[in-house]
Amino acid sequence: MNKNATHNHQETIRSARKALLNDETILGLTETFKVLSDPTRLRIVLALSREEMCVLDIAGLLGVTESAISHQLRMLKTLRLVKHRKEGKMVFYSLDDEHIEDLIRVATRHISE
Amino acid sequence: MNKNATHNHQETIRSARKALLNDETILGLTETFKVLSDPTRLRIVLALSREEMCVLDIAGLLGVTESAISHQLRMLKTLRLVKHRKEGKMVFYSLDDEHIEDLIRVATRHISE
DNA sequence: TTAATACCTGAACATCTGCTCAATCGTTCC
DNA sequence: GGAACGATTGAGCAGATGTTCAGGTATTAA
Repeated sequence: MNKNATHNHQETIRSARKALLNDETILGLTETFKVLSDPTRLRIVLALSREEMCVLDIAGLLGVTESAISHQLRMLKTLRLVKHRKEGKMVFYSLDDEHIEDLIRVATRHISE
Repeated sequence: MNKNATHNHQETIRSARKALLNDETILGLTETFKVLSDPTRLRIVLALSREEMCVLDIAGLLGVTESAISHQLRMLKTLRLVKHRKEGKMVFYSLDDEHIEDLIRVATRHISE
């Protein structure tokens, strides 16, 4: 018999299955966490939480090349976390998501437990 | 002159610097987000949110090999997200963090905006 | 027009990640 | 003891990731 007196595998699995989410939701969640899992991207989001900034300003602030910043901004833009506004030669980026800051706030509380 | 009538680079950078966090905090945050950015790990955390499970149960539930699960559980254990309890041949894992579920909850709200 | 500025892009690169596979360890049962 | 079972481990591999570099576009200034 593969039935255990103190643990029923089938019943445990059946119960745990209820806590799982559908694949689409899982992928959406992991995508959200992934975008914040890189120091450069997280710093960009934090920097933009106060006011809009142009690419060179962000690069100067974080000590990274314009190119690296531009690549990351494209990803943030694709995922609708930031929006941009053109003004002459400059492109100003700003946050386009109200929930992201909540997420960072909850995570900050978590690591300082 | 490199001063712009509508935008002062130096002042923008100085202001944004205040929104940044120290390197240690940044790394802690990105580490937290990274652990939740993989579908398998996120599913493991969700599965354990109801009750403790042994390795084979988790593997069976998620349709992944024991080995893959064991590798991920080691990472989750190192980061103190789960704890384990040995009972005979089996090792039962359970959540060891109250804040993680909050984080997932906030992120879920975010993607369903 | 030419030069300078601000930004974007694609390819190349090294590194990291998550999984598989095989071997191993610890425990229980015969 | 040996076999079966649950779990762990390390090496190896394919794919993803973040940056650099070289070149490009668009806009402004001279």
